[in-house]
Amino acid sequence: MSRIILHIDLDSFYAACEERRKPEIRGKPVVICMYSGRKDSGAVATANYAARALGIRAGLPLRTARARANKETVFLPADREFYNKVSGKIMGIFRSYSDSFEQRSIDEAYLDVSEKCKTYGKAEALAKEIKSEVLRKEKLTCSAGIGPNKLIAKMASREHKPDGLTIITPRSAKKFLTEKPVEKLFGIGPKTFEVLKHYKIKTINDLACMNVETLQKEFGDRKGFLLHQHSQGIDEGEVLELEKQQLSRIGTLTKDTKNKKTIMRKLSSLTGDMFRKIRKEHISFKTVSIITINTYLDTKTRSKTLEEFTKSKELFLKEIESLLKGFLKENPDEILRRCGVRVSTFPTQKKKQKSLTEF
DNA sequence: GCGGAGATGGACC
DNA sequence: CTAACGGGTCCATCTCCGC
Repeated sequence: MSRIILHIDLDSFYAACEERRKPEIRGKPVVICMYSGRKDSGAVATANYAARALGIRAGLPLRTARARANKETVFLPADREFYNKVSGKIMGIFRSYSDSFEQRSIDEAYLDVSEKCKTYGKAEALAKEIKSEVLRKEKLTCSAGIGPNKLIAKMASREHKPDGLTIITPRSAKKFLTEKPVEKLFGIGPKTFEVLKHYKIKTINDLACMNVETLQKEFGDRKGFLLHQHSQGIDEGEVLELEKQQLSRIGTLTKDTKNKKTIMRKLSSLTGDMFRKIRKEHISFKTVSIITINTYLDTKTRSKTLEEFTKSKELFLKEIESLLKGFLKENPDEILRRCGVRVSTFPTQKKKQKSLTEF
């Protein structure tokens, strides 16, 4: 059955939240920052369009962002708790308009509106209605894409930003994709792009012309298969509400170190923050992990799955202390820059069924 | 061979 | 243009091990 999927993305969400509650910064370049606690260190989480005009984009080191800023530019620390609240309200609006709903991140979601709309014309009208409700109730703009599946809807929503609305019908889907550079295909990051370069693949059409076997040899069965499908504009992925799989907190150490006490202090404070969330959401868990990132930015993890589900912070701290001890024993020369804690394996999680890849 | 557990890496926002 | 650089999550894959 042919579907109609809507993807909606809130425009420079963090920055827009701040502009909404701080009238005095409206119209200025606004840069939302993640500070690491070290001098001169940190990165841009979101920049509004005025800041992007100065060449300041998400992911940029703060040093660089500051160098590009003008006198007007406002730098603010990210307040994720606040953005989460705003996001929750907007996701509620999205959900109320859909047959099925899938939140992908704090600022984007898929809506399956096949039943509700039946035609692309009605879906377009619905998207306009949702956009205007979000603007009226939450004073924020968003960009929407409509297509026959999640991939096309997602890429459509990126097409016109901010405050855009792009409709790609099934018959225009191929044309919409083919001429685009292959790295614009959702799911292709730097590593995959690097490999595709060796095959002289430049456009999505080039990728569509490769045979599945080659892609599967290069990227593995599943990823190769998906690359092949996606390059043809095919995506059978359903719009489904996802259960949370894991919860983590990571932070940067004030100084690079391999001192157990220093690392444990940081892990304890991250644990405190994580447990505020765990308690608020009544989460119990079975697996506990520590995450370490050394000065070369290599990540290593250590985890342990307990016998029973638990909610106990005391037990958690005991377990991560023993994980850390073991890790430092095995890696006596690792100097850490960042570290973190994680819980996973929640009660409702069912084993994954994989039904695909017959062919 | 199948699963869970544990570890790693890619991708995205 | 690169490299540098935050925090959070999901997913695939590989290895090991017990059944």
